[in-house]
Amino acid sequence: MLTAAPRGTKDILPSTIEAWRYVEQTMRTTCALFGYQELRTPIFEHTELFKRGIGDTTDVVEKEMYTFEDRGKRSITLRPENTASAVRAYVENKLYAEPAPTKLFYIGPMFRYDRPQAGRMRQFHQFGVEALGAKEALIDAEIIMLAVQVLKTLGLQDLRLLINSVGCPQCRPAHREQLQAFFKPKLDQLCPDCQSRFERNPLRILDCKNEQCRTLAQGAPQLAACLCEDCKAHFNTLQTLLTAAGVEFTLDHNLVRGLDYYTKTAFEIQYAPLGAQSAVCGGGRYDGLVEEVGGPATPGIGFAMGMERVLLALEKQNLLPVMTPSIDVFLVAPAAAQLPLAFKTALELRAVGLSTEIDFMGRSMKAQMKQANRLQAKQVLIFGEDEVMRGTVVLRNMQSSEQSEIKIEEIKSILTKTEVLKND
RNA sequence: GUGGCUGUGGUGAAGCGGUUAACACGGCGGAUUGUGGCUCCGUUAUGCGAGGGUUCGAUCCCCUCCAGUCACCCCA
Repeated sequence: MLTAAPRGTKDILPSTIEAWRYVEQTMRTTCALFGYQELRTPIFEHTELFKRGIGDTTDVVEKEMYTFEDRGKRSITLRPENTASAVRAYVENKLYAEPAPTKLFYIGPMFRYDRPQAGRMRQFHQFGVEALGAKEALIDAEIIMLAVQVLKTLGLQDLRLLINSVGCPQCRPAHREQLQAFFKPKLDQLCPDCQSRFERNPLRILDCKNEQCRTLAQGAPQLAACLCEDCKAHFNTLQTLLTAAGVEFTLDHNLVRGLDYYTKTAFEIQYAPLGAQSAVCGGGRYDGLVEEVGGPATPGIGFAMGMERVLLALEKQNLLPVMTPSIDVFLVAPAAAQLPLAFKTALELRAVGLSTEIDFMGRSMKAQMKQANRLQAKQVLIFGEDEVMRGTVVLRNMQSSEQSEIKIEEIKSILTKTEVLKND
């Protein structure tokens, strides 16, 4: 137990960190291009924030949160997502006083108690974006295109963008009633999952994978047909804008988000080879959330992208940059007597900005050379006994194998000439 | 939370009741006097996810647990 990380968590080791940094960098750069600024919120919040924000009866809140009481008897929850926190921060810090829209992004760990699977961890990471204060479909389109551009910049292929409108408090209840009326007579024929969906979220029955449910759902009233004029117009504008942007998208009337705060626009980007966890990115509009959390009525829209899933997709498509770490200089000291001088030199070279390594294990000269080779050192300095007595050292170019004897006091000036370390 | 499959060294793996637990990669050491990349040699699991049980004997059979994985569910 002591030697195993908790279920659903994972160490990100030096061998994979480069991939993470690469993906994060792409996200940050793209956000800068689109004018979104980073926000970092606490990893835990008052439990109530998520109950109110995400919705009391959602799966996330009901069975997936890491909730505990702190020593001050407060109910605390490890954030299962970041939108509620972002909205809380927006209200608490009165960001609504600044010119709208407020454009934010975040990258960080989230926590959900799920049964782990590839692409589904208990501690996982999300990159997310939120735009608060604008209700126009233009911002919806920008947000979606930001997600698309991030994934495109990373080079991902075969992605599918699905969009839908889930309506607003004006039109959704009407549809809900129609749906319940439609399924009521068939209730006992639905699968157990759908029977519970009937009350909590009848919309979900429409995309059940159970065949019987699918058959029963045929002819069910579509939400699209019930949208109010405002929602309809908003959705139409969004489609016009996406078309203008040149992205392919699919209308999926059954696309439903599992968090209660969504209104109007809902979208998802999928990468099918990821199997059951194919949703790489999901988001939508949440016009009632800010008010729900206690702020002024403010529209908002955002998305979250699963870092692990993006990484998995990149891996599958062989898009992770191969990093060939190399160092500038390796110092070889064949005998212990020369070690202090080599050590001192290493520190001096590092001080002038050269990545420098040295053998720590008292290995043979041959072994030290081998190590220099493995580290892809561009140059090796050999502190041989005879040379050091002469006040010199051997400089060996590991690529050309050319070597020369140089004066100890000239080491720095020779190595800092860029062409000496050029590696092509 | 439900069901299925899997679990051998740092890694990829063979073995499936009695084996010195193959092989490959990697690591370490070496191949005459102070020099890497190729080649060759040596070495590298008192141990087969953990704990019980069956058996004269278990990595191989049974049970429980743990973990991974697939599907459901959920979602990013």
